[in-house]
Amino acid sequence: MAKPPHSIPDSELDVLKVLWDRGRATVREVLQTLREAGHVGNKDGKPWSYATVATLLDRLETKKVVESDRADQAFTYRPIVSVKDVQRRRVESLVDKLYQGEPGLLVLHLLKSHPLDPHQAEEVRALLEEMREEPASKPPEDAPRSPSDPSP
Amino acid sequence: MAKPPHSIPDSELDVLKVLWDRGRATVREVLQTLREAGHVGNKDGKPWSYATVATLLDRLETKKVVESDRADQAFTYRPIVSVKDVQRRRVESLVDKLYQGEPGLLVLHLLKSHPLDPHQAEEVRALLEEMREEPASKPPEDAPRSPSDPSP
DNA sequence: ACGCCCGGACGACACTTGTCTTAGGATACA
DNA sequence: TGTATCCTAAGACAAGTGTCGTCCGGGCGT
Repeated sequence: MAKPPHSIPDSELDVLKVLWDRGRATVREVLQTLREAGHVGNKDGKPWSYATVATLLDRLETKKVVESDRADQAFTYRPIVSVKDVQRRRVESLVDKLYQGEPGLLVLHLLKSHPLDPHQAEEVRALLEEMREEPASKPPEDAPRSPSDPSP
Repeated sequence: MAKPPHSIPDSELDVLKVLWDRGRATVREVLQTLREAGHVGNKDGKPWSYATVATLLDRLETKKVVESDRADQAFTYRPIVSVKDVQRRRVESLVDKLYQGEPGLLVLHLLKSHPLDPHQAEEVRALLEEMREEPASKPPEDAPRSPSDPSP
């Protein structure tokens, strides 16, 4: 049991993203960062309160998504799951639920309905060429499931 | 205000999928279909009860995702949002939340970490070629936003 | 020594989701 | 006519989310 199947709701994801960005932060730092970034938390467009951020970090910690250590006087939190882990899980779930478990269908849908800029299009083409030759290549990307490895 | 921002949770999505498949159905038909398909509803692996399906259809209706009409003695439900609408919303939200609003990043991620079978890879290549020549082609796919149009 | 402010611990509260039970009206069948 | 069926309506209830208010102990500036 590497990963408890806890889900990471949107609000928690917002604070988690801050941690991913800066590596680690205290409650107040997260709050500050979000405000500067013009984060719109609650439905009234009012920014979150300190308590809200604290709660979210707390919940993330009980879910084993972040860790805290008592540095100065304030706790400092840092993520213990990587962006990629979360992305993978979300994508997999989306593919399972709406694309019959076929990632290819999602790719097609994306290309058709969401224009991608030429640079990225080129990158995609290149990647495909590469894969054509070496079909079974597994960049460490797809390891069988390590609990997480944001900073090993 | 074309689309109320109601979200469609997983359980509701499961019944909605049945409606997409068969066009329309009563509560019991949905239930039947799910059971035949070996649907695993609740966490104990026990199939849903009639009431559960009814509730879900009800909630979908208040969310304006399906419509019901009293046909025989039982209500018949049918979807009023298309698969594509739901897919688009989910994908957009995913891209916004985890890929900086860049669909290209998601495409890259998909290609790298989720192997796609050669047939689809070919299809993708073809699509890309096509787009290379005619970059601004818009199959009716991308209409500016009609509230939904599965059967107007 | 005295307030003050910061940071943390608790817990509260409304709404959404996941799942059902049950009461009550029709229907259909013996 | 009674009874087994099927359907809808209503509501219940525990967990998970979204968002705080608040009380409390420690430092710190004066």
